[in-house]
Amino acid sequence: MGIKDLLRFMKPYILPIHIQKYAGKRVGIDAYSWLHKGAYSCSMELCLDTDGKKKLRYIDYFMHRVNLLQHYEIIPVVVLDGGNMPCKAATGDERHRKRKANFDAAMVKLKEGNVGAATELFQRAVSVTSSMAHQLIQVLKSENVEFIVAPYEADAQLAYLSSLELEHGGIAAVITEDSDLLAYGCKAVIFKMDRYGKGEELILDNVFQAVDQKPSFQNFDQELFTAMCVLAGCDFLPSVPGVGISRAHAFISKYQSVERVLSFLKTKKGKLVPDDYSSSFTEAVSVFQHARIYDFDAKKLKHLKPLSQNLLNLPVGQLEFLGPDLSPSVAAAVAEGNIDPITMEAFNRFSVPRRQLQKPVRSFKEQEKESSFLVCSSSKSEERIELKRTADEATIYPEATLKKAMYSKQDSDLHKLLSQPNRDQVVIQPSNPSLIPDNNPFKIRKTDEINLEFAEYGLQELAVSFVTKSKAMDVASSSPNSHGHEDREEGVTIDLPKLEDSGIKQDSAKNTVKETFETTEVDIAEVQDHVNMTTKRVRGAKPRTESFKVKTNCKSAENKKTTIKKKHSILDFFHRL
DNA sequence: AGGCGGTCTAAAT
DNA sequence: TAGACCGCCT
Repeated sequence: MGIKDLLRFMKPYILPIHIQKYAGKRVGIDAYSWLHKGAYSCSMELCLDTDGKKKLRYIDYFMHRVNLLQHYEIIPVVVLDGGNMPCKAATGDERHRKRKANFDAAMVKLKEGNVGAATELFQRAVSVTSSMAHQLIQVLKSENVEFIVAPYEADAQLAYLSSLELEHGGIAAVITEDSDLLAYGCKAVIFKMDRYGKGEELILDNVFQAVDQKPSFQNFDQELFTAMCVLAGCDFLPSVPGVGISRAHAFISKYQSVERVLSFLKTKKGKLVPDDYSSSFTEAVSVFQHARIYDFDAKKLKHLKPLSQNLLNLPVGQLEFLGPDLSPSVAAAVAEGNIDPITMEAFNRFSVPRRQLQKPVRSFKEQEKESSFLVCSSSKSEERIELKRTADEATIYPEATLKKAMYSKQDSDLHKLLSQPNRDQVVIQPSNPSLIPDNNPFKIRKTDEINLEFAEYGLQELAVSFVTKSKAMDVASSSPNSHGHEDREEGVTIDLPKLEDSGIKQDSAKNTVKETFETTEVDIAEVQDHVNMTTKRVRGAKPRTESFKVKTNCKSAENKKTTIKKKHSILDFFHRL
């Protein structure tokens, strides 16, 4: 995960601090790490999908830390992961198996009455799910905590916010565990923040400016630093054997240029360097520089750093590795947590009882603007629409029309979706399948088959991916082989179709298991009460007494993600431990 | 010296 | 599960 050995290497520049330092400032939070840690406090409940409050302890954990920041007058800006980067989608099965194995072992222990051993195993079986993310979003909304769902990597979004002036919604620092933030060029990063607010901080400018510090970065700029990170091995690209962070640093110091380092590598360790290393390397560096992020001012996707001329010269389709483009409306809906970034399904758990939903507090820039997507009416209608994609839509459009076609399709889908009385099951389909990668609200943190990944991505362009109506949050449970327990625990028996029967089946009536599952509606108020009880009320964050419904257990009818490579199944993305 | 593989252990309450 | 740590090997 992250850049191999980077933090150790940068140790001299990492200093202990207390977040108090950022009083009065906005600070970004990489939500994944707190969700993940929080999940340990209730791993069994999460695995068993127990009813009741204990399952929500990860929310407590999270909100406790949010409150801690607020206590120190810090404005937390929570950033959640959106879709997965195309090149990062690896290593599903192994994790599947391990997690399942742990789960099964835990169940055995549990039946034996050995709760201790069971919990230990459950802890190895938990993963952060989009359900958890969504639950968190509900609470953040109700607590008026600013948040944003990144279109892709939260890291990139955080780095972008870090680059903005504070007046434009920028943040002064980022709290995370992930060294990738440095590769993305994040100005100030706080690692290992504990429950009291103590952490370890690295300020990137100090690194470049330091004169007599041990690893010297005197002649480095951000690009060279990023290149060093990629050389050392990152999630997008493993390092050349024999090259670690120290040599990466040495090479960059010596040659002062990516090109020279690459050609040196090739001559020096010829056969150890994959043929496509140079191109993969360049792409990986580009991702760290130009990843697609959401611009809250423009309300659309843009690049972390403006594209260089080289990249601008590339055909549109060639930029997919930076994260496929999304129409502004879709991007906004994702960012505001109204649709699932993976499946593009509406996050409609709001049955909206009596009251109008509260708007989430956006960045102050956005406060006066309405979140149009939240304006949904309650309706008893059981009608569901499913947006379909016909085979011809899977063809690749000429570049000129591609974007437009995609946008208009996305937008009209979104419109339908949002105008439907009951948006519960609506799915936005990409007009071009390749434009919607396998997604997960949380990225896979470790990638073992990246080389393959790059190769396969090309194939994936042709892949057909579609999703039938299903709850995004429960997508994982549509796997016959994994997370079956989730279904079981909810008393839902779904005869899950095999995933490999790809083919474009759009017959929803046929392919969709009817809603025989229980649609347990959990009043968000329950969550709320819980949170209110366990967290301290903090300045400005007024608790909502409104109770809107959160449908947590609407079972997945079926989720299909048909790609050329089955390992790209969406299911893979729920296995990050 | 540095890469790399193996082992230990904390994570949350 | 992943980061930290250790010791061997290049």
